[in-house]
Amino acid sequence: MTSLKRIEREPLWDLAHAQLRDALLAGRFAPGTVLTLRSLAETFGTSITPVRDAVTRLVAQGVLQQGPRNAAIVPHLTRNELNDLTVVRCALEGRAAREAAKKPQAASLERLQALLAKMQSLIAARSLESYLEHHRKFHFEIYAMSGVPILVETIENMWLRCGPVLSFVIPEYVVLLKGWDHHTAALKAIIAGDGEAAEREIVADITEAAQYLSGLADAGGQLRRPMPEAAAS
Amino acid sequence: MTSLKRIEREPLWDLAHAQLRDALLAGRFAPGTVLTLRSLAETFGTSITPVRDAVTRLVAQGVLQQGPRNAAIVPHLTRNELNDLTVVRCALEGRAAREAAKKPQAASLERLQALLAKMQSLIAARSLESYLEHHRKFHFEIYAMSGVPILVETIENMWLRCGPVLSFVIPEYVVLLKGWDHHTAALKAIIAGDGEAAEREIVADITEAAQYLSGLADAGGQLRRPMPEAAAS
DNA sequence: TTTTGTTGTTTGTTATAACAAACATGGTCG
DNA sequence: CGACCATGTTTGTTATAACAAACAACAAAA
Repeated sequence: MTSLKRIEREPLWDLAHAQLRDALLAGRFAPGTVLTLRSLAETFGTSITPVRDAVTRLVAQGVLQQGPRNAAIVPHLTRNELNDLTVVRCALEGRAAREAAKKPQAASLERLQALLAKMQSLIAARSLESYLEHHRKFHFEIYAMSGVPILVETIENMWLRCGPVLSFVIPEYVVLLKGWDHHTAALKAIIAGDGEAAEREIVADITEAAQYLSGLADAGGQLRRPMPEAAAS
Repeated sequence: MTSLKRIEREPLWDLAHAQLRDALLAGRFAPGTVLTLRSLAETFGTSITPVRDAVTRLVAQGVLQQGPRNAAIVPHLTRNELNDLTVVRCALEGRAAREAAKKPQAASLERLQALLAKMQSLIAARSLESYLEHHRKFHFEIYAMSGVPILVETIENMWLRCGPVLSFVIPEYVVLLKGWDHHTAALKAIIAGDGEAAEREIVADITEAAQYLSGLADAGGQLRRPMPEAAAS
């Protein structure tokens, strides 16, 4: 007989939370959308109780804003808020990269090399969605190497707050602006044990991406998804 | 007739959340305590639904840990976790102090001066509880001056995670170790617009407090409240 | 004495119903 | 035509009950 696996039933609110989280990170909800408990419950096929738990959790994490009447809305990100997030991200992720360079681990470095190669091939293939996925893994592989779980957790929170606009980057940005890749340089610095350089490269990477996104803001400061081709009506 | 005030009914889960939050910050829950929904509901005089919301929110913020069977427990803080928190706090609060020094505001500076005076009188009076309250206000007055709400919010989260051990400091520590007060120096640096110095002083303040708390750890690395007088059995 | 099975209790999870506030709708009166 | 009010609908909030998994206590068997 095959070895039996552990039986575990995850709670419904956990599944709902994970689905909402991923949808936010993938940018599947337009900023400003109000998420009503009953409609979400219907799409999930559950009662409103588990979705209420999931939404409460997301609001507590700052991923969803609570609008009037405590309704959960997908946050509009303004240019100012993006700048604020960039300040925090630079402080946290720069520090994580510096710590990672102090204690490099062979297994992680190998994974980073592999991810880097994969990312470059995905850039060539203009496969943006898959690129973003691997890009995320690359960054967090570094942060995990810092060995500071609370730091990683907090950084994850910041990424979730950027979630709705993370998918606003277009393939051309990835190809064009990154003439000299900060990812490659950061990894090289970590291998060399140079914490200062690693921090500098990560900060530069974050800052440049933020500057690109900042350029997408309209007159009111709201960040908007760029039109893929010709302008709409 | 006097001017009537706006009527607003805050949700029960909000009140429960605030009460639990304050109790955690004041150290009124011993680390390791399991908070059961029904017992909390009984003490609050409500059903378990609002309590569940409040606890869910606290767990999502990382203030409460979720133990086996998703029970909410007041986290034990180990020396390692305290060190991790210190790393994050230095990165965030140091940055906030630096930003604050870049844009000092007269009103805030006045409040800081007043808080500093009050703190010194409270030290002389050995009034620890009140001192901690003003100490908290002093720090967050600085961080608010940075003008980066997300930064303040994240710092607040870190303080909440330290909550259960924040009250472990004893009056003697406040009096003894702070021969030259980092708070005074930090405020002076901010007034002078010297961001580097402000960051340095805040980081030193955090680090020294963490070192003191780290000394309270037992052989297992668990932080414990020091006995006020003679040692217990 | 140790182990195993049973039973009762505790506790988080989920569904459901009742409630109140806010919003939208439409009709009436000026 | 426009302002105002009544009404129905939507939606978050709260209480309650039923459920299942985990734990504790105790009894029975090896």
